[in-house]
Amino acid sequence: MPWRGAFSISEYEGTYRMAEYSSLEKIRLQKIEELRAQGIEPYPTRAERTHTSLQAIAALEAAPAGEETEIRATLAGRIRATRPMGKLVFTHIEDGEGKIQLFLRVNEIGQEKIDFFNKYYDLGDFIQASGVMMRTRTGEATLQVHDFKMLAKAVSPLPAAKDETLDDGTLVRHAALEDAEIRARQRYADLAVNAHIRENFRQRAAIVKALRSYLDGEGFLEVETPILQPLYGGAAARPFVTHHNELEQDMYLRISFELYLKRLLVGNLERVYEIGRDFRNEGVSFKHNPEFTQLEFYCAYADYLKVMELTENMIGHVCDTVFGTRKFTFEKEPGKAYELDFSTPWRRLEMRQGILETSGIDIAEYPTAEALFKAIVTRHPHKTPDPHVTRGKLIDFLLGEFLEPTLIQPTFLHDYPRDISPLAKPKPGDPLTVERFEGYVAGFELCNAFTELNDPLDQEQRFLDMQTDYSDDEEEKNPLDEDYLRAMRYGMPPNGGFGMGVDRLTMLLTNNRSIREVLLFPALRKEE
RNA sequence: GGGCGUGUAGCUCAAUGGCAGAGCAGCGGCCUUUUAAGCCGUUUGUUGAGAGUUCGAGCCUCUCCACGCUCACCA
Repeated sequence: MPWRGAFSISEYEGTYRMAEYSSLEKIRLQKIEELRAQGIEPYPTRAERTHTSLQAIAALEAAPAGEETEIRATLAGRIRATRPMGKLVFTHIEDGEGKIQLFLRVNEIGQEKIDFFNKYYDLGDFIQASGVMMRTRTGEATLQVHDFKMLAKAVSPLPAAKDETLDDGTLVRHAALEDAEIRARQRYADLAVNAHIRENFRQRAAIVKALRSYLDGEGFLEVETPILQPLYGGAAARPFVTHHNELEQDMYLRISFELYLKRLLVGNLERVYEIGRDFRNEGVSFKHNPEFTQLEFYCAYADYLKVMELTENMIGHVCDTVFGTRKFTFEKEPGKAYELDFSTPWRRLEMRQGILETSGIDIAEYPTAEALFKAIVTRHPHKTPDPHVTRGKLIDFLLGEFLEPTLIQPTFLHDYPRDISPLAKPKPGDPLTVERFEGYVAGFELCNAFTELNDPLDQEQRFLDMQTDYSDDEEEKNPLDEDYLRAMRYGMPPNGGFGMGVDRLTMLLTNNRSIREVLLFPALRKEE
């Protein structure tokens, strides 16, 4: 907000650096000043509440007929609608659980208080009201107010206006806050006004809790590893760089947890997991945010087949405990909804087979990048991949172009090319392929897992190969982590590892097609 | 980063290149069971910013800003 000079009210003049106030805000500031002039503090320090909105309604419903007037309650919440009628006022307040109607009546509180309410209370203000529970003529559970108090005056009007409930119970939103930018930038206003958004985030919290409870139940230890790292690794992504002044060295925000968690397996912690933030300095899109929540776990003496079972059971557990069902509707595009079924077992599909079925190309017949490239351009002349990439990248291209869009129901796509999987263990008898799978749902990648490479000499060679393979591609070049190799030389048990974007899982289960909808404060350019 | 699109009152949206508008919110009044309460009256604008074309620009052109979609990127 540009500074445009102080608001003229004497109370504030010269005292604060004032934003530019709208005419609506100036009126509310005037009300604040008038309240203070009357000795009424518009921001009192303490509040009281005996019932939440739901508790008050439940108490009324539980009361035997004729004893309703015994139910005294003090409620607190934000004013969302007012209907003043001269000698009566109906108003709805909203608290953390829902809405409840307040009824101010001249017979109980007198005209003076009615007028005072109408003059000084606005939509958005926090109010405390006490009285007795009653039912209106239409049967709505309502608090008949005997006394009320301002808890916090809102200077700025909330962006949304009103809801209408039709006879059939449908909620129609009028002048609702829909602007995507305002909703994301001012999430506080979005949450205050859009109850269904609050529900999204409650569900997200429940999902994370259910993931934890499943892994805890399976004997996994939750750990925390460094976010600020001297080297980054475990994924192919550009990192954020920062600098430590005293140590006089650059530090990186982690792009994955993998290399630290596997060090713990060397230390005989057999089952570990971490839920936390990864940072990738890359493009922002409806499914990418520069920081996102990742779950990784590593399980000693397991292979990727065991990890598949853990995965489908873990997600099944989340579905059951949070939603009570394994069937979900996901609207990937407007008007294009999928019915997803997370029942176990998920479909297993070998990548070679999947690519053959969807593109007509059997990658096993083309063991070199040159041969595979030729096969692709011959069969699909209108779809041309970059000719200078590795065989693994070409397979990735086929996967993205042809196979991925067909993977709607939960599917484990398994057995990946070795050269795009430098931390995965080769399949016995097939040196070009590693034991890796990705979980696909609704046509996009949900998770990634493999039988972890635990041969320190092979690992060292893979790192060196990466350095040369991508020598002309700085962005792909991961630093060689000598300490990780040192750890592995002490001996790492065979193990299966797993990583999943928690934001993406939340998107799927809450039917949100944009990652912004499941992040409270998604990354945005700074405002002017 | 490329392409396409959007930006008008606090909110949701109108306006052939010709006086910037409506509903809600706000303000004043009436109203003792309302729930988008209603009725009467009424206020609010740097049309994202800047430049240009034109007698005249919300509208056309250019630059910039923000956001959305999409492509690239994301093993």
